Formats: sequence, structure tokens, C-alpha cells
Amino acid sequence: MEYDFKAIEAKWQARWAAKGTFKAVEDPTKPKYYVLDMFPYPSGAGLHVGHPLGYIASDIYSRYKRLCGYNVLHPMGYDAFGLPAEQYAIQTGQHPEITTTRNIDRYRGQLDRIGFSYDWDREVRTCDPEFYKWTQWAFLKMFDSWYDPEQDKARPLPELTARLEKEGYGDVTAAQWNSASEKEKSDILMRYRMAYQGETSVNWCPKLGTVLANDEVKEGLSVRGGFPVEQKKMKQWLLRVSAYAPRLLEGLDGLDWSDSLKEMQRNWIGKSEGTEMVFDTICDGKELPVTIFTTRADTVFGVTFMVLAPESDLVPQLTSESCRSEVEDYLRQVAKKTERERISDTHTVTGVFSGSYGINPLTGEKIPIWISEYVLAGYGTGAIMAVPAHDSRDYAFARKFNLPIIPLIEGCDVSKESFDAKEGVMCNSGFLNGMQVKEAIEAAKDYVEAHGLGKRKTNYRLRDAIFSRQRYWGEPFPIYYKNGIPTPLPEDALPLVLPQTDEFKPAETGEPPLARIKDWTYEGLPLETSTMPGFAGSSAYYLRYMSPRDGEALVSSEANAYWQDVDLYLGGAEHATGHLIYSRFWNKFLYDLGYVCKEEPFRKLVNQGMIQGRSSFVYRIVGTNTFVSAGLKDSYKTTEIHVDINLVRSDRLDMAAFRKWRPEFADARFILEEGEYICGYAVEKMSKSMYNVVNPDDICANYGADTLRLYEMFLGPLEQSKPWDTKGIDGVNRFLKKFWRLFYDRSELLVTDGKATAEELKVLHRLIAKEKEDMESFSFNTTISAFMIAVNDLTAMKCSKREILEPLLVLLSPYAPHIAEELWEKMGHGQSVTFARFPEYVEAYTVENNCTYAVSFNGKTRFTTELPADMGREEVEKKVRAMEQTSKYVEGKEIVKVIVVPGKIVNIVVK
RNA sequence: GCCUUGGUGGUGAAAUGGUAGACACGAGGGACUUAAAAUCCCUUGGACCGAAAGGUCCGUGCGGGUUCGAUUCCCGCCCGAGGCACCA
Repeated sequence: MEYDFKAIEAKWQARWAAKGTFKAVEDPTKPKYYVLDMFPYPSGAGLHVGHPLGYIASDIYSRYKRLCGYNVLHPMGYDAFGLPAEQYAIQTGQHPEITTTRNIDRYRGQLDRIGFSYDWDREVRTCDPEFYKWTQWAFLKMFDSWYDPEQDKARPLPELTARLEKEGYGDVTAAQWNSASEKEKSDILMRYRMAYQGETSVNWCPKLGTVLANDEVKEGLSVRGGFPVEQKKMKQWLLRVSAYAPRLLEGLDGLDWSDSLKEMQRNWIGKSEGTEMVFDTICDGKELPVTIFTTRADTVFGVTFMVLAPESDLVPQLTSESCRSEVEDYLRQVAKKTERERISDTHTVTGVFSGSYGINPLTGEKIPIWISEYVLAGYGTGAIMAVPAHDSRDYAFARKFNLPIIPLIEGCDVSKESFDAKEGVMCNSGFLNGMQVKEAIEAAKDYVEAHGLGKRKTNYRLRDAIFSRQRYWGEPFPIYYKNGIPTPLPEDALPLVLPQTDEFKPAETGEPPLARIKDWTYEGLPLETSTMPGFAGSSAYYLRYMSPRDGEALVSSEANAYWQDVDLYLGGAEHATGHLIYSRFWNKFLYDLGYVCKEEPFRKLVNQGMIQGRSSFVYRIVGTNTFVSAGLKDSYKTTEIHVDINLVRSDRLDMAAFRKWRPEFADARFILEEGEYICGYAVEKMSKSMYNVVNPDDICANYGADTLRLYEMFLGPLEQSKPWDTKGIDGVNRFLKKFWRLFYDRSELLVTDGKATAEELKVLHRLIAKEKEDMESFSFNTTISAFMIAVNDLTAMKCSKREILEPLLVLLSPYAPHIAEELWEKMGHGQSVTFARFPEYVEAYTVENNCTYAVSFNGKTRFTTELPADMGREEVEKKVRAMEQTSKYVEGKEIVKVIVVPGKIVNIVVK
């Protein structure tokens, strides 16, 4: 019987679905394991072979964990709200719901063809009202909570209002609070709510007609679409993510994530410890204290000017009459610049003198106050003390505007550039003279605090997340306006369902599509017209999978108590500063309020690499329809043209197919190398326009899902980015065919019950050891190599013994589940291999057959070799002596002692 | 500029202090076949010696160091990828 992957895969996919093989049910008698993939955004282009890479890895791991006796939760769903569907709707007039549903169906078909062990009964879609009800619910909870710095956690808002009523809070006294109007009370609470409305400078993208979060902007262009983004002051909803900055930072330590990803988050959170210092200032005779932030309090004796951010609230107050028109000119210039211009132009120094002066609190010196865009309004206090000698930006500014530069470190040369390093001995610095810089920083901080000039302060770069989008295809806010005061909908009014419309474009004025809908009201009052951003729906979806149909809670407490948190999360590193920060924030918030039992949502995180495309090129001689083979192209003047990779095999062009590909190539002529046309290639992003997209459906049709799964893993280390190249796929396909032939010879089942030889057992044991070792580090590629070696060995030994093949099948089943199921059944098992128990079928065979001996000199391990476990000390010594004959490593050394550790490793200490 | 990674055959890659290149692709040769497909076997880092069996030297981006021994550890460079970027 031949290996008929088509029939086998169709049969088992149908059977798994019919029997609910992968249905996860809470079972307190079994340990749980939660394996999660980052759910996809269902785009119109469908899946290409890069998408399933992570899904295959997590599926292998899920299936392995099931074999080890864990109760595995392995769900999948769709991140279905978002801009592309809406852009498409604007272009075509088709409702995003229709295209989204169509895309989801296509994705599902493609995913099913690969044979994943998802529990589809738990599927979620973020655009489903039954799902986004809980996104809205979480928003309401954030709206009705504040961050209590004393308890260091989020608390229900009534705790704050009670305090305001009784004793006041912050800068609001009880009397002020109790006599405040509704509107005033709302404004005060907005300063504390976890979800709040604020007037902020936002990334406004005119082309998309919406604001974007910082992580949705790259180099001044929108991530989706690549349109220019500018700064604009707008009233927006925000999430007080910054309140969690310290906990988001500390929480990283306990997580099993890659160092690079943790580092990215640390940079994004951006902790910096410094000092807030108060400088007195004078503007046209009026005095005003100004607080600045610095990490270099030690350099205060070198302050020669101060700088304000153009957007700082202090600018109007600190602009003197004589300088007003120049300052206003400058502010206009700055405002006109887009974010992109400001970023690409960081080397041009701009600024204007404000006409006011500050007083150095330590020296009493009078210093000018300038305004410049190199100071950011959103960080620290929006005002700095400038020390040109020891800060490169201050230095550039001082050079440009001829401000004095005072060096503070002995022997440093500041004639060409600033001395930014924190090393050397202080000078020109009063009481700090003679100290090392590091000591001086601490001494200066102490001094400033002791003399009441300021206090220590830790700042974070992490900003509050802008949470509203002026778009249609997102979750509506459960907020309406009563006399202009934002008011939450009652919980039982959820979900607030997105209304139907056929006009998806935002108005020119920036008015969102929902503003055009006349009856978008609640009890006759206007509802909020912006919608939530893409990350809203993805921030807690992993919780919803635990009890996806629960009508009473985001996650039922029983389900949450059982599944706890995600044990393994697999996805791309591109979500490091977006989704993975927001999710952690969201989860911590729910944890503070007691809705979930774990503070961190994702215990272990693995980032799979991107799969790039491998594009092929033909070279047309300019002005002709003649194509020259890659090796000869340098002799001609040619144009490089992308050619569909389906017309190319092993870089050789199928010329007949190429002529048929497009009418203009119908009469193409070729200049060949040794009778063939060789194409050039390049590694690029996989995309339609480069004709390099490989569809997993085609691979499944030609080679089968098991081959696709093995090949994707065989391609190289999971975390590494690599180009897709189909040409190596025959290797793993051959392996599966060989594997099949261990069991079947044409029509006959070969499997026998004979006792395995030691040699045969050794082949199996090597494989078991390898698989166990590699599974935890996701080194699936080397395990597959080990499988190939084992199968080659067994083939050579003509071994088809049940004792060997049965555990082999169990071992292979996570990687190539269809073929494993089929053969498992053929061997007479009534139940799916999914329910085979790894210990029972595999570990029972791991006898103490081999162990490793290490030879060491001076206590350090020098040389390891494999010897039989039952070898006694004398024999080991004899063996080592024999090694002397063949090994240069122990030649002429005297054996001092042999340390036998029962079971495993033996140290042979040699002198 | 800063942070994180990585650099090994024609290609994807193994090896985390102990015979570098496992495994696979591609290439070349052979067997079976009318032929093709499929399958199987041999060769395949480079240079050199040898009739052959076999042997010698070089080789993991570059330069140093530690070590009996370094792809692996340490120091200094060069190059690629990803992230951050006036964050005071």
C-alpha cells in the first residue's frame, strides 16, 4: 500500500472534527497546559506559508504536551476589527462585516487543511458583539477605576469619591469637591480614571482620517498604509497605561521571554532615575518657579541656559513682550512640521530666545531661557536645564546660538564636542570638586533634597495609550453624553452594537463615520462616535478562550481558576511594544480588581521568525523582447523583471510557461546557459506584487500537510527569519515515504512482534533522548534530522518490530499527525494516537543502555564519550587507557580517580 | 548614536570547550527501466601527495587572548538583520 497522503489527511481531519478529538474540557484530575497562538488578522490575501510557521510549532508542542498527560487548551480565533477591512470597504462599498466573514472562512479552510489540533468550539472573533461586549465591559471598568498610589493598584472609583467628599484628595479639598458642579466633578475625576478623556497632542493621519498610537507609527508614517502622520491637539480617550509603568517593568523579570523582547519592552517603558529641580525665573519682572527634570544633577554648575518645549504650557507665561512676535513665529513654524519632518531633521538645530531668565539655584547665576523643539513637552516637565559641556544636544544648541560652555570634568576637551561620558573627576563645581562623576551624581541629589531645591524623581517614557479612533470598523464606546458630560452606559446595556451604515469614510472635518448616523443615541442622548483601536479586542482574548460562551463574565472564575494563564505564547516580535504591553496592562488591571487570578498573562513567550519570499528575476535586454540568463546578464544592458516563482524550479525558468504567462512575453526569445534559462533571485517580503507568494494550500495539495509541517520546521531554527524556498521539500517528503515503508510493503503490513535487538533499541533511545531535549528549546529542526537518521538506520536493519515502531509513531505524531494516526490505526489501536501516553509508550523503553563518561583534568570536564552503563570501574579505566592509543587528548596522562555517579555521568580525572 | 541579534560549504543548516560541516537540498556518477517517474547506492569544504589503500596541509567574518584543545569563552574591530532614537 502506497502512502496516499490525500486520502489519509482528509480522513483524519474529518474524523478529528467529527469526534471532537481536541475539545478541551476542564478536568481537575489532570494538570493544565495553555498553548496560545497570536490570533491572525484575516486579510483578503489569505494565508501564505509564512503565517502557519508559529502555528505549526505551537501545534507540535500542544500535541507533545497531550502525550505527556497534560490537559491542553489550544484555541484559535480572529482579530477581526481593523483598518484594512475598512479601507477595502471605502474602496469597494462592501460592508467590512461581509469581507471579514469571507476572509475568516477562507482562513479557516486553509488552517484546517494543515491539521491543527485547535479546539474550534472556543473560537472567538473580536468583531462579534458577544465578544466585544467584554471589551466594552473592561473599558467601563477602567472608566470607573483609578490608580491608588498608596495601595499601588487600580481601585474602584467610589473609593476615590468617598475620600474627596470626606477629606479631599490631591489638590482638591473636600469643600471644593462638595460644592463642585456635575461638570467640574467630571473634570476632576477625568484626572484619575484609568480610562479617561483628555486633550492631547496626537498622531493624526489625514489620509486614514484617524489618530494612531505610537506603536502604529514608524518613522513618521502610518504602519498600515504608510501615510504621513502629523501632530494635532485633539480630545481623545486614553488608557492610563503609564500608571503601570513600574509594575510592567518589574514584571518582566519573572517571565520566560527572550532577552531581546524583554529589552525592547524595557526600552519602551524607559525608566530613568533623576531629580526634579526648581529654578526661579523672571519674565518682564514677574517671578515664576519652573521645575525641570535631570539625570545629571552633578552638572548643575555648568548650566548656562534653560530650554522649554514649544508645546509647553510655560511658553506663554515665560515669553517677554519684546520677544513675543519672534516666539510666535517660531511656534508656528514648529507646528507646521509633520512628525516625519521633525524626525528626519533631528540634526538641524532650531530655537528662539524667550526674553526671560532663570536663576541657577546653586550658583545664583542668571541664565537665559530658550524655546526649542529638541525638548519634548510629553517627557519630564517639558523644561530642561542645559549643560552644553556634557550633553551633545545642549552642546549643538549652544554652538548654534553662541551660548557659553563650561567644562566640569578635569582634563576634558569640549572644543569640538561635548563630553557625555559619566566618568572622570569633577571641577568648576563648588562642593562637588574632586569627586568621581558617579559619586557626584549622588552627592548632588542629596544636596538638592537637603536644601529643598527639588527631589528625586523616576520618570518613564511609556505614555498613556490613545484609545479612540475616528473610524467605523471597531468597538463602539459604551459612553454617552449627558449635558456634554461623558457618562457610562449601564452594564446591562452591553453589548452596544455597532450600527449598520454604508458610508465608511470619515468626514473631511475629521468627524467619524458614526457621527453621521442620526439615531446613534442612548435614551435620546448622543453616544460617543469614535471607536476603539485594534489593540482593544486583542488585549484580553486569551482570557475569553477560557470560557468563550459565558454570558455572565469575561471569564468565569472557575475556568480562570483552572486555566490560570497562558503557559506558552507564540507569535511575532513585532508586537513587542504594542499588543504585548497593552495585554499585560489590561491583565494587571483586571488582576487588581480581582477578575483574574494571575498578574502576568503570558508565562513563556516564543517569537517565531518571519518567513520572507524568495523572488525570481528574468533579465530583459533593454529595447528588445529577448531575455538573457542570469550568468550572462552582465554583458548586456538589461531590465530586471519579477517573474512568478511558479514558473521557476531550482532557479530554472519554464520558458514555455513564461511565454504563456503574459501576452507581452508570448514571443519572448532567450539567451541560454547550457541550454537552460537561469533566473536571478532576491530575498524580499512575501507579497503579491513580487510574485513570490507561496500558498500553503498548493503545498498541501502537492505534498500533503504532514510534509508541509515537517518542512516548515526543518527549514531552520524557529526564532530565526529565513526565506522560503520550496526546493528542499522533497527531502522531508521522501522521509515520510520511507517512514511509511517501515510499516508497509506494497500491500502488506510488515509489523512483527519479534523482540528488538540492542542495536535497534539504541536507535530508538537516541531519538527519544533527542526529542525530549529539543522539545523544550523548540529545536524541531534537529529532531527531524534525528528522525531521518533513525528511519534510515531502521530501514538498513530491516527492522519492522512493533516494539520499535509503536513508540516511533507516538514520537512522530506531534510533527506529522495524519500519517501517525493512520499507521496507529493500522496497527490495531482503536483510539486516536492523541490519547497515547508518552510515558507508557515511550519512556517505558528508555532503559539504561548508554551513559556518558566525562574525562576531566584539574576538575574541568575535558572530554566526553559514550560507554555502556554497566561497565565497572576497572573496565572504564581499561577503556580510557585504550583511548590513549587513539586519542591525543588523554595521551600520557595518569588516571587519578574515576568518579562514578550512579546512573549517569562518570568523571575520569586525569593528571 | 544606543540596545538586541547574527556571521560556518553551491544552498537551508548541525555542533555551546573535545574528530567542524550531522541531516537535508542541489550537483556529479552509477543500478533498476524500452523510456520516464519512483526507488536504491557512491562522490560532493578547499588545496596537495599517492597506481591504490590511504595520507598531508589549510579552513567557522577579521585581529589578538585564555586553554593540552576554541565555531563555542574573553578583549578589540568589520559586516548584515531587527528594535529605539532629540526621553534631558
